[in-house]
Amino acid sequence: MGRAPCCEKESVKRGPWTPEEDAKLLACISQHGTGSWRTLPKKAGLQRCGKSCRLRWTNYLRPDLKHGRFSDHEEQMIVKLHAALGSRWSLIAAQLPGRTDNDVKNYWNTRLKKKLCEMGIDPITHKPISQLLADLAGSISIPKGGQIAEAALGCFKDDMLNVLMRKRPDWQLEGCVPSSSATASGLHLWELGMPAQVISPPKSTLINIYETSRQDDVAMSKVDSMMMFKNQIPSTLQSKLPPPLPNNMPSELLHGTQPLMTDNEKRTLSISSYPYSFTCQEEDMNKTVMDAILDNTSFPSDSRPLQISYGREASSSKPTAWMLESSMESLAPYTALGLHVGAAAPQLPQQHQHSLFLNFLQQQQQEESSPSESRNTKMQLDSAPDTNMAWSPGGSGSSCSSTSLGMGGNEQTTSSLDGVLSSDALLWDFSDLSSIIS
DNA sequence: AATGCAGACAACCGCACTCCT
DNA sequence: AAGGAGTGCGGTTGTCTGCAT
Repeated sequence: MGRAPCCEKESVKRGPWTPEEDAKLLACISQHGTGSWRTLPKKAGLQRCGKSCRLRWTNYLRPDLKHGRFSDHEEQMIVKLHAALGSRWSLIAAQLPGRTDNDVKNYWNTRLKKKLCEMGIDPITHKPISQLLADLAGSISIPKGGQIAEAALGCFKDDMLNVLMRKRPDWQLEGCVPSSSATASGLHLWELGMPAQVISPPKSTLINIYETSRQDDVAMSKVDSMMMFKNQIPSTLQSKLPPPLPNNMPSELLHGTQPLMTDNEKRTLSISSYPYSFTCQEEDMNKTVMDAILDNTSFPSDSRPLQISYGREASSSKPTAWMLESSMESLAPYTALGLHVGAAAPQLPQQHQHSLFLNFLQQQQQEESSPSESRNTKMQLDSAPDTNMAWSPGGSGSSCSSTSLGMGGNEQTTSSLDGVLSSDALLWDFSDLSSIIS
């Protein structure tokens, strides 16, 4: 059995409170306190629901409440706290003595939101609208990107979604080189020997991306977009992708802790059975380790141990290689597909990327079929046996390339995405997804 | 003076979580 | 353990008021 209902809805009064009702409520609370809202209306002689009494008390009658207009200081506090907390009105109000969450919410909705818009600041992201416009236009590599950004920043959500949902034509791969018209059609997934699929995420996903970009920041939306993109890779193809990095990585590489190293000290890490190879030259020590890795990424024709030379920058407190595991683990599916992710890093020639992945798949196919079979690059991946096509780290035939990984920063941040990606650390740039196949 | 409109804010609604029986 | 009320919270609606036409 549950509790008895707090009131009978049909018999309670609703709407604005009269001074008489306020007086009754105040008298009752001063006599009995606020312990039981359920029984309070009866005690006070009010035809009100207990919930209504509670709201009236907490939002209006409490003696410690301020009722005047918000001061400039309070206004600034609300803006700053909203930027940090979002619409967590109760948390914001807790920092403003005498103000309730309802007060803050109303003041935000009626005054501050409008004021920020007039100042050219997006009230949701708290970023300059011009910056959002540029970010959005540059980061979404789909047709009419400018229109999308314009629509988004003009708060024309439906317009944006309509543009996003515009149907894009499918296209056929010709030796893994898409036609230029296909390139212009947006995000594509490389699949060898079968019609490439144009990524067309569900509307709910697009709404999520849109909301994320509006409410959190543009970078996070890129991360979400990339995760969405990952989910579009067919399971048959995912099974052929490289495994995560092994667990025996140094903690400073895995977790971003400051390495216990002296300035400019250099260490080398070797991990067997992983088909990537990285080397870092001595002269690169003035760079971050990740930059150095990117500059010196090599693409072995056969499987080699993973070699990472890493160090700490002199006179720098930044962690230097903290993002390595997450970035490699997360990017492997895309890089194995020949996708370039990121903007800052040097690019491997496209033909090299494609041929390496092609070679890998060819060799995998060879292993499972008879040696005499043709090395046809056309593979029907959906019909290929998954188990035999799985990536085999360190296998004699493994040959795959990691493409350039663009890293936008080195500061360690926390991420809500299971720590996989950091909005500050990874700058996904979808424009490169289309440029790679152009 | 009557009407329409917009701004401000109080109040309500509905959901999620907690607590009680 | 389960069901239902209590509570907290964010979003939305309703009402009042002042101003313009």
